[in-house]
Amino acid sequence: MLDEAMREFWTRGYHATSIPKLESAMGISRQSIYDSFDSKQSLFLQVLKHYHRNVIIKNLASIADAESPKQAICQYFAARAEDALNNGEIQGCLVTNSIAELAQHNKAVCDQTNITLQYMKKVFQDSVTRAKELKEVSQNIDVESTADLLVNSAQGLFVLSRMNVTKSSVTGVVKQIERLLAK
Amino acid sequence: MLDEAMREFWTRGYHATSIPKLESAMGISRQSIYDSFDSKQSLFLQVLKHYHRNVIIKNLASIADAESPKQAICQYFAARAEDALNNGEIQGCLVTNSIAELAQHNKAVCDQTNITLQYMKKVFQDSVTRAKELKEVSQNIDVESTADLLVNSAQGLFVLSRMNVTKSSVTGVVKQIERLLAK
DNA sequence: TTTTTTCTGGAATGACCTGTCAAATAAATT
DNA sequence: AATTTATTTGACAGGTCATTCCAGAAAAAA
Repeated sequence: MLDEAMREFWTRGYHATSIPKLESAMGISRQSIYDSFDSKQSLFLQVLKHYHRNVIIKNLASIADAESPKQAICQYFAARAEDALNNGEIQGCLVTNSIAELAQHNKAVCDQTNITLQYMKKVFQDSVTRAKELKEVSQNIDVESTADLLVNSAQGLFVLSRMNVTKSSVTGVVKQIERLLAK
Repeated sequence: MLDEAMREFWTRGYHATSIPKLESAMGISRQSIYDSFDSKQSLFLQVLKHYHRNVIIKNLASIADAESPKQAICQYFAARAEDALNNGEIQGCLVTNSIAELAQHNKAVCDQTNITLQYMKKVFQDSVTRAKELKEVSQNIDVESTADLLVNSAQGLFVLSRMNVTKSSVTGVVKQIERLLAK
């Protein structure tokens, strides 16, 4: 049920998603929404947490326990580039969209999205550290700033995913990330 | 006058900016807004063009005619990182925000923001080409994908600018961009 | 000064918004 | 079967939304 609400907010954004739209998407009545989630804002925050648990963590899972962390990072970005080109599915990232639309004027959204970004950074940081130990990347690489760039690049891809992006431009991004992680 | 409308849409986004707010921001009456700009949507599109001409082009100007294109690119990102930390001013980028909020469901916005992204790519592409000619960067560098990554990184920074970002995380991004352009 | 244009404030429109009722219906439990 | 518990329904409140119309004030042009 949260899943259906998530899809609505994800495609349309917070302001453009009305309660009536949520009713039909979630398949329950308006009253039930308010009984279960208190308010639109509160529902949205629960959706953000749901997204973190079910999309963010799931997409990053392969990185955490990968034999080759470097390869796993590259595959993660290749997968995000692939997502960006699949016009059928929902585009981009709910967290990215929410930061752009709401974070500046909504502390609760800012705090929750911050949790997601810090989680992403930690995953990248850990895996770059392991890649360094495994000598998959240069020994001179700076782990933290590399993780910062990877988080940043992911956000960039999520933005570009929201428009008619060409295959060459997203694969270009992936190519340069691979170069950044080269030995 | 477009400038004041731009600031409103820039901070709050399209949906959260109402006509009454635009009235007081622009200092003209509702009727004059409709006389001059037809509709909110039409005003917004003109604001997007205004933003392109007055913010995007201005910020990229130093890159186009720089003695050292590599240094100019690095300075551009350092400046954007600086912007991200200045809490006083408007945060992020109107184009980035508009892509996240509207591009997927609004063709006119998609087209206009696409113009901006392509312009950015061209500027980066030209300057990386010049940097290569001047031997400021590796001769093996792939110009187009590098330009893609730079556009992407800028979008990422514009997203992160919308929240309480730490100094270390944005300087980390800049540091890695510098590394990407190293010889 | 007169005419024309431009702008203003206010009211009205119709649609949509979030959120709240109390009554009706359905499910589940006893 | 009877009773309790969920859920839905539809109406309603109080706002705000974008947009239009209009009469009058102000400014500009003649």
